[in-house]
Amino acid sequence: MTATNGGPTGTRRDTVAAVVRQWQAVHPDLDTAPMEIIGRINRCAALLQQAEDAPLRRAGLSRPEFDLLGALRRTGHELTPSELARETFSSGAAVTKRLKQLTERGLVERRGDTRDRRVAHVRLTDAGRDLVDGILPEQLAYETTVLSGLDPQGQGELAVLLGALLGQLEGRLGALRG
Amino acid sequence: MTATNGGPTGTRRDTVAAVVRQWQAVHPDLDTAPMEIIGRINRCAALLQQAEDAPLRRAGLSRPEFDLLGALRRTGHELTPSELARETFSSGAAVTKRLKQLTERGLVERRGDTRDRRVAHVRLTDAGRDLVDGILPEQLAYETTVLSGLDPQGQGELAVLLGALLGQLEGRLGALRG
DNA sequence: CGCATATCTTTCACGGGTAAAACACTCGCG
DNA sequence: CGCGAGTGTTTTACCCGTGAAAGATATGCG
Repeated sequence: MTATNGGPTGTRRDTVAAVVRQWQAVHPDLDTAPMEIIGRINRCAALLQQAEDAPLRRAGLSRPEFDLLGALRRTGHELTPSELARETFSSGAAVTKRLKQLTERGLVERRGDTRDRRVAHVRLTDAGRDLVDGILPEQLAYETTVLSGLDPQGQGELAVLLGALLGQLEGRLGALRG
Repeated sequence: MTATNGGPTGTRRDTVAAVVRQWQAVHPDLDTAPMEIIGRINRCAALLQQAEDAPLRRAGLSRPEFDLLGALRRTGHELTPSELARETFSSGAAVTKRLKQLTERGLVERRGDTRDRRVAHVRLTDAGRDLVDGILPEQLAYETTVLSGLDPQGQGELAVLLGALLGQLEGRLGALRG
């Protein structure tokens, strides 16, 4: 039928396309369009996380840990555990566990609030800051090469479209709780 | 500076854009472009999975379970556990666990291979097939509404770009093991 | 034939995430 | 003051995924 690979600048076949074709063969009546977006986002996320985290693993960090450190680094000030949970989009319990480990490794420090002794304030140690600053350039360089299969114009368009979708999702998902 | 919300057809601000701006303030020298794609893919995947799986949960299925059943349904024939692992992009151990539960619930059946007694063949029961066929239309309809914040043309472009990216990733990631 | 090697699947030990309960503390009000 | 409601954080119990080892065949080669 088709050559194994499309053309010269080659739109390679992706597995989601194959899956969608299978579904259409079984249920020709269904509109499978959403799969082509959601399925691909999920699959890209899975593949990227496997590949993309290589520089992090070399530094002995998981992505969630790096996200936590990164939140502290990029905001530039102390954050409470709840703020970190919001910022990294994860549960409070997860933040507690990560903080314990990162504290043991000397990457973050905590201090209690003087006024309200329920709350803690977390900040990067110098070692933590240096680690983030050391990893980030590598991480970005690596991500750049991972994305390099897509031409720059395509990357720009993709970023814009994803931004639009994400903006809508973030705006609406609280409302759509059902 | 900007009004809180861009324009009439409204490109809402997304959180990744805010994060990227923070990073640029701290490290103006870094090329943060990859974040605008990878960060958004990850965030979209997280939000979509939270929201998107609502119809599945009503049926008492997790997404990985549905993926497994779906693989059996869309291929239309029996699959071995290893084939299911490849097909659902997960480990063999995970497949074993899911099969145990799905078997107990009467959604799949297994039979041994007559020639090679190491291998098992898994197929949907009638109940499993009916369940998948019942859920899928709801799931697709729900996904359609979740994506509806993006206009149809944007959705088409997004699907194409993601397909191109995914094709490249799938083609290259085995090679890029470093 | 008989043993080493390879392959398919399951089991095990463990890490990491979550929801819900427990804890620790603040604050307002009688 | 002291108690009840509210909030920030941690603990607990549990689920699920993974990698590595184990278990159960198959297969090839001396």
